[in-house]
Amino acid sequence: MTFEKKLRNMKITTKSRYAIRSIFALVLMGGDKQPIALTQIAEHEDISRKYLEQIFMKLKKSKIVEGSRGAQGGYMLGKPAKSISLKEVIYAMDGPVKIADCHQEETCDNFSSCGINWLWSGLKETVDNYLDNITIDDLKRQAFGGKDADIS
Amino acid sequence: MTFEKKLRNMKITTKSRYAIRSIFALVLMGGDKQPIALTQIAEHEDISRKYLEQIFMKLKKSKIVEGSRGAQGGYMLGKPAKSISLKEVIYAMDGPVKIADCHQEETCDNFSSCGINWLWSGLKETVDNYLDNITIDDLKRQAFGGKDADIS
DNA sequence: ATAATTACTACAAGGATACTAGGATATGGG
DNA sequence: CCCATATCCTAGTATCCTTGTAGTAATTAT
Ligand code: FES
Ligand code: FES
Repeated sequence: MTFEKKLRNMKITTKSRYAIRSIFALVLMGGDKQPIALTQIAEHEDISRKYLEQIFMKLKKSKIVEGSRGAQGGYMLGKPAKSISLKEVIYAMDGPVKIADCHQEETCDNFSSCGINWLWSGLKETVDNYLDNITIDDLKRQAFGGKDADIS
Repeated sequence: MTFEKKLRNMKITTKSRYAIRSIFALVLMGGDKQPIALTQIAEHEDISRKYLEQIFMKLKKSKIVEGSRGAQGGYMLGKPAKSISLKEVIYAMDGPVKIADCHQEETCDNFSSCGINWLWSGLKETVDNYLDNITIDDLKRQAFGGKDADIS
């Protein structure tokens, strides 16, 4: 009955979740057309602005967003929402999903004698597949009840 | 190129992996029929015996194994290998797979206004499904090239 | 008895996460 | 040209979880 302990098993990092939420918010605010300031997103999503800065710096490095400095500046999408997958965002934040250190020959010396590494490879593939097949655009569509919300 | 950083994103804990490897080893050593001492498993799998003790205490609490004390004692399976799923073992070690703190109404105050929690629920379901459909018996069969290794 | 082996509890080192802080740099509007 | 507004960049830090280690008690086959 007591699972209040904050487990870290199989968890997506807060950074990754913040990133996804923030990009989602960015898009809803029109960030696919014009730059939006981080302060707005931070307030809307109730996330520390300073922390968001770091997150968006990483997103920028991965070309997921573009930053424009100075007054009236902010961030906007660096590519169409349709071509930004969750996997890509998570990769930008924390690198590839790991699952276990030891399903690759290089990182585990027990690899050859271990009969169960296929297990972790399989799980990783399952997770990667899930994350690869959902895009920011999907989030948007889901939010609007499946209807295409593009008002051009 | 540099992903040597030990990320914890989406990772299965070492404890869970040890548990699965150890049960697997236990079965291969005949632990479905007679008790096997932890020292043997610890040596075979190169895992700290003291750490294994704690792991098997948890497994015992979940009825996955039974312990018999004293000389010639050890641990043996508490139920058929066919009915021990990976999910169950992981649950015994670290509780339920979490993925994110915030896909339940109770644990996130942003829940109602958050449009993407279905994401984490979906991922959790995917992972749970994977882990629920693999049993210790499956590991055994895989190790023996798909053949049924039961020699009754 | 005694050696073997589990049962139980406490504690410690290390590392990653989730931030906070402070400044440098650039830019549009007045 | 100023200045408010923003991004850009680098350090530092508290906290928590993981991954063990250690010691001791209880139990049992021989
Ligand atoms: S590959 Fe590392 S223990 Fe299985
Ligand atoms: S449910 Fe917690 S932020 Fe989405």
